[in-house]
Amino acid sequence: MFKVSFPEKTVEFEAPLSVFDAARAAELVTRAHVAADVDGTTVGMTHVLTADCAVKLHTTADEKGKHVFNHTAAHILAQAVKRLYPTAKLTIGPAIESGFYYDFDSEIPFTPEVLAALEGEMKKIVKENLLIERFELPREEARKLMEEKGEPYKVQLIDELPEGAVISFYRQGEFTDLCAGPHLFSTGAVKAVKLTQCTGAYWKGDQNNKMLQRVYGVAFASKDELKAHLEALEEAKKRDHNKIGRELEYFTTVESIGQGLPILLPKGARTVQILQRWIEDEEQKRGYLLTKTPLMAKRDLYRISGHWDHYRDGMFILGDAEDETKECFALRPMTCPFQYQVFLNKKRSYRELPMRLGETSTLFRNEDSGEMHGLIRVRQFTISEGHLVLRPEQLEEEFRGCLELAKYVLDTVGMLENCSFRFSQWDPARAGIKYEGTAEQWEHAQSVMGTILDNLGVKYEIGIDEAAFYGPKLDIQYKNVFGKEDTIVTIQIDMLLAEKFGMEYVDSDGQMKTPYIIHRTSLGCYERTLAYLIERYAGALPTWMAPEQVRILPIGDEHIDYAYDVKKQLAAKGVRVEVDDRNETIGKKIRNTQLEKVPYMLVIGDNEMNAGTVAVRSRKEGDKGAVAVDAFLSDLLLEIEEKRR
RNA sequence: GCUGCUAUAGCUCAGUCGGUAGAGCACGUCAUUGGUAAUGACGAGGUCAUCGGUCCGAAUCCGAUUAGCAGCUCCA
Repeated sequence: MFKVSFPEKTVEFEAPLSVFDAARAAELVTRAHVAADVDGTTVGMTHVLTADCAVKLHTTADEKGKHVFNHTAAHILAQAVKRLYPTAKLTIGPAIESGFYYDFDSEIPFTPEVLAALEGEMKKIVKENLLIERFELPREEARKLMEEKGEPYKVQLIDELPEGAVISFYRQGEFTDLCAGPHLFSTGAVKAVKLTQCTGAYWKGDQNNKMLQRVYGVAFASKDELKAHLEALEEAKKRDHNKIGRELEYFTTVESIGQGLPILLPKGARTVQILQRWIEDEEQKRGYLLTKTPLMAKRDLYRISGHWDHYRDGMFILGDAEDETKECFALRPMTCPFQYQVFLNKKRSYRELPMRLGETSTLFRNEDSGEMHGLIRVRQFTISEGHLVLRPEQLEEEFRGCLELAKYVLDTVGMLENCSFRFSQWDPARAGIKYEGTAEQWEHAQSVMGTILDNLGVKYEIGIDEAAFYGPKLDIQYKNVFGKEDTIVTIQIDMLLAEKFGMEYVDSDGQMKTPYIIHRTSLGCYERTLAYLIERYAGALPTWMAPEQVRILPIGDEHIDYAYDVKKQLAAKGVRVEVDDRNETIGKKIRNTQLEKVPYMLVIGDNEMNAGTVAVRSRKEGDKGAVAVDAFLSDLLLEIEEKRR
């Protein structure tokens, strides 16, 4: 006799039985249930219960159920591949947030035609509704089974399993795969599946290993869900900054200029300028000193900072890096060593600390050719850079100031809601290779940072081997409409570089001390931020940062003079305003203005209008009828001043 | 850098078996007008990404390069 407690009720059983049977006895199970947590461990519905336990059922509507569902879909894909291409070798195939993938080692490239064929075979497997059975084997037998099946990668995975690990397999029809599970009861539940793409992926994620073929797919319990998913994807594509940013003329690229070197067109340049002025002013209010430092330096500087050893591949080098008899320069990939020279300019007192240095800093990084993407990943970018030189006891206070500033600016531009925090730490295994400094220095910096983050109540994930070469980071991650994450802002603690550069201050006790340094950004890099703003607002930027805020549309020629008169009144107050005096119908002018996502249009010559008024159409609120020019202007200025979204 | 895909007018795309280039929108001119998501007529626009090869002949077939996309690896 044992008790199975579901959240809804507790049921007693005499003999062992499956989760499914237990749930059925409790009258809780439906067709949608695909998995369960038993005492916190996720299992399949066929898992046998033998003792007291707590059971929580999952459907495909929740994350864990969906995960199991997608994992089974990955197995169906693998089965289809083995049926159509028996020589392909299995590697791994997990469920991911957006669906699933499976990596194969195959001589035959998986072209779109091949994917279509695989999709067809998957549908057959679903229709066959094969039972999915779990079984376990001791290590030697497991190895033997996978060797017989001709799966060298699986053999390797078995060999790498730790001593005493349970080695489980899942079998569906003729197909058997090494897998921890859990899985669905049978293949029949995967009603709708689509293979979305095939790409390359390194075995075990290491670029020194063989490149495998990764097939991505999505799977759903119904065709309607698949349809809804594909439609949502289409909607996301309409927000893609790389498409609408070009269409709306924020930026462009030119073949002869090269990859990762976008041209900011007048609209893009204007918005960046607005953000930049705002950030520089905001930082000034918060006690930052503005600097302007060179974009390049001799290799000697990078030798001191460590960039020459740790970052040389990422730099554009001017001259022969190997020839020590000649001068060799490099464009700067980071601002740190330059801005430190401001501190080093003269002997410093503890009274001058914290010294907050800010710079709108253009950087150059020689990214690999496959990395560039729109405005998100470029080779030249301008960042709201800053370094704070501190006495050690000021670290927490100043760190908090940096975090508050970053949160304030991200909130103001409307991006904070899609942000998460990552505490990026070093990997001791790469000490001396990727990372400078001793284990003690790293442990110290990380524990200080961890304490600060906990004191500030920051909820973060830990990223191992994500640190900078000189210290741990708090990265603010932005999740875009496709679910992809990038770092938008970073705040880093550096206990190494000050010493390398011989930075010191005279403390109150008359002793020379080495300061701590915080590296930080406030709005991140302007190009990337602009990209995410375009995406976030689907190209319709809030009025305060819109490159064109008002467009005046005279209906007929006789209205043009008045239109320019109104423009003059608005422009005198700093409003970014244009007149569309083309010889076009008013309908066409309105349509163009809407397509270009200008926040306000003023139709001149409308019936309702009197002298001194304009017919206002707001992008957000639609037609507002005739409004006095003065009233419109003062409302607009208020909106811009308050940065209302 | 790696794997796969792509490149025709400013944009979205046609272009069949290899025979010297098409549409819509945008743009310009004229006419017209309070056409409130598209007033009409006319016009201009392309060394089919670049270079090379095959062929009597290449937008089309082959190769290389460049650029773009998705993913991997790397990163703000």
